[in-house]
Amino acid sequence: MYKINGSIWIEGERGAFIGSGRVVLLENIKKSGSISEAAKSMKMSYRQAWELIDSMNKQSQKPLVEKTSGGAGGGGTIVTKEGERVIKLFKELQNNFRKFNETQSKKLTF
Amino acid sequence: MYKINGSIWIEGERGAFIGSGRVVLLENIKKSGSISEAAKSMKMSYRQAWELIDSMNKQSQKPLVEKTSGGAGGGGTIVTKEGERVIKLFKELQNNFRKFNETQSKKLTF
DNA sequence: TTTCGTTATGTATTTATTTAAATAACGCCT
DNA sequence: AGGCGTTATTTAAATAAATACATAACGAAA
Repeated sequence: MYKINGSIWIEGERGAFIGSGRVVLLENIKKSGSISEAAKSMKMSYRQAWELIDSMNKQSQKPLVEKTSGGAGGGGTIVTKEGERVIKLFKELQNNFRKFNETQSKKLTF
Repeated sequence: MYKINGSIWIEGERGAFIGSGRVVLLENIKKSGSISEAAKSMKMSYRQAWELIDSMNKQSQKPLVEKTSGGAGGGGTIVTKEGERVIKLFKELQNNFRKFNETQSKKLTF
């Protein structure tokens, strides 16, 4: 039996802006309050997590996260209101895509 | 300005079955009559082309291509009726996906 | 001023993926 | 029988991508 699968993302001029991996990262940052903790929980290298966040923030009009270094606890990272909005928006897109795939799958004649 | 992009494919039990790259390969085989010529025209290695074809044929009930080695001209590969049908089916899916993306893009509020 | 855990960044290492090269089998044709 | 160009397959090489490691900056708190 066959099924349709796919992936979807939002692009800016400089390539990928928001995709499923980036949204999971944002959600883990929201939970943990830090990039390093989020990366660890996803078994992603800190560097990659940092680069994804950097890519998103540079392409967005308003920053999706705000980072502080130094201070009590060493600093941390929070997801902004705009970040929350983008997470929600992408999840809706993803859900629509899932429905699209289900509909299309029914048309398959094998 | 942002836009939605994505990729879509048909999966079997053993992973990818048909996707855009595989369809282009099938079309080039149809044009040229050989895997090696098709690979060359796409700047793809023969090995990769062969593996993609092998993967498709193994997953399909009916073969999508038929290959002969030896003989006049060394042999060759032709796309079967089933192969043609799959090409057409995937292109329709891809077109629907393009329309989906256009619709969803209009909903983006950035 | 020292400590702490985080962000930030460069460099090296490792891992994964892709391509290249070499070789054999095939079967029609001259 | 020998030549030809294709399919088929193994092994080596090259390229790309991800990870690991090392180090510095930061700033509140003890």
